[in-house]
Amino acid sequence: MYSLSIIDILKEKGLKITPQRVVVYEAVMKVKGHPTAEHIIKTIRKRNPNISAGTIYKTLETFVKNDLIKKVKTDADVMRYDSVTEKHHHLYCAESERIEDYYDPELNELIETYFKNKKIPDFSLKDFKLQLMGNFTDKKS
Amino acid sequence: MYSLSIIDILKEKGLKITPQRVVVYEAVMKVKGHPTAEHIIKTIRKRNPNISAGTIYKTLETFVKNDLIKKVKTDADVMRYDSVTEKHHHLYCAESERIEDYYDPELNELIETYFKNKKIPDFSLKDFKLQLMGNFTDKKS
DNA sequence: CTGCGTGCAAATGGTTTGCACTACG
DNA sequence: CGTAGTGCAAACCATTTGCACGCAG
Repeated sequence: MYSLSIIDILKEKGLKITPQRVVVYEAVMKVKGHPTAEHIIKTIRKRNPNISAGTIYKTLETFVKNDLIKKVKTDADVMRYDSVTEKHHHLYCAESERIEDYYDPELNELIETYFKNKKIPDFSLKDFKLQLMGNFTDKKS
Repeated sequence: MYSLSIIDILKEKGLKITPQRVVVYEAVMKVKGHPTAEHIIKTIRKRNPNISAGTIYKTLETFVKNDLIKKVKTDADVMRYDSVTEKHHHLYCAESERIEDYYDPELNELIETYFKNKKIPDFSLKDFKLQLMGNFTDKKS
C-alpha cells in the first residue's frame, strides 16, 4: 500500500505506521533544500488538506528524535529541516535565505585528521559541521 | 561620564549615544557565554529595573546590524548573542544547552588554505565557522 | 528644534499543548 | 482492546510593532 522504505524505517525505529507519518516523511524527502515547517505543511496540504498542522509539527519532532531528519541552525527565527542524513556541510547566502548542501569527503578527512592529532581541552568531539558563508554566483540567487 | 570605548564605537557607527545603549552594550560584554535576550534583560534589570524589554530587543538588533555583536545559530528556538567579534568556532554540548567558544588559528589557516586550492562551484566563500558537537569532560557540565 | 530612541502594552506568529476521538498493533 | 497518534483550537512565549512622549545632536 505505502512505499516500502519508509514503512521499514518506521518499523525499525519502533514507531507506529500511520498514513500521516508516511505523508510527512515523503513530503520532507521530496521538498528540495531546507524547508521550514510552513513549507512542508503547504506541500502536504496540496494532496492532503485534512492533515493538521499540529500533527505535522509533532511528526517532524518525532522524526528528529529518531534521527530520520535534522534541524538546521539558522540566524533567523524559523526552524528548518534537513532530510539528508549523509554527512555534509551548508552554504549560507549572505543576502538571502538560501541554503545549499555541500559535500566534501576530502575536507572531512582533513579536519578529522587534524583533530586526531590536536585534542580540544575538556571536550570529546563527536561530530562537526561547517557553515560556509558567502554568495552564490549562479543565476538562481 | 560613560566608559570611553562604547561611546567611541557608537559614534563611529553614527548611532546616537543613549544611556540604554551603553547599559545594553556593557551587559552583553559582561555576560559570559552566549546569552539569550532573556538573560541579558535579567542582567540589566538588576541595576536598571526601568529599562524596557522592547528597547533591549531593539538595541540588540541595532548592534547586530552594526556588527557589534552577532547572533548565534542554535537548534533551539531562542536566539542567542555573541559579543566576540574575533574569529572563533563553537563547541556544542550534545546533552545540554551549553555553548563554548573555541579559538584555533592553526585550524583556520588549514581550512583557508584548503579552500584557496579547491573552489566551491557557484559559490564565493567569504567566511566559515565550525560547529563542533560532542561532550564536555570537565566538571562544569 | 526635529527626529531618532524609549517605554509600554498590544499584536504577532511559529510552535506547543490539552483533550476527546481514532485507529494501529 | 489498549495505547499511541490525530485533529482541533486554545495557549504559549519570544520577539516585534505602534504610538505618544522624551531626549540627543
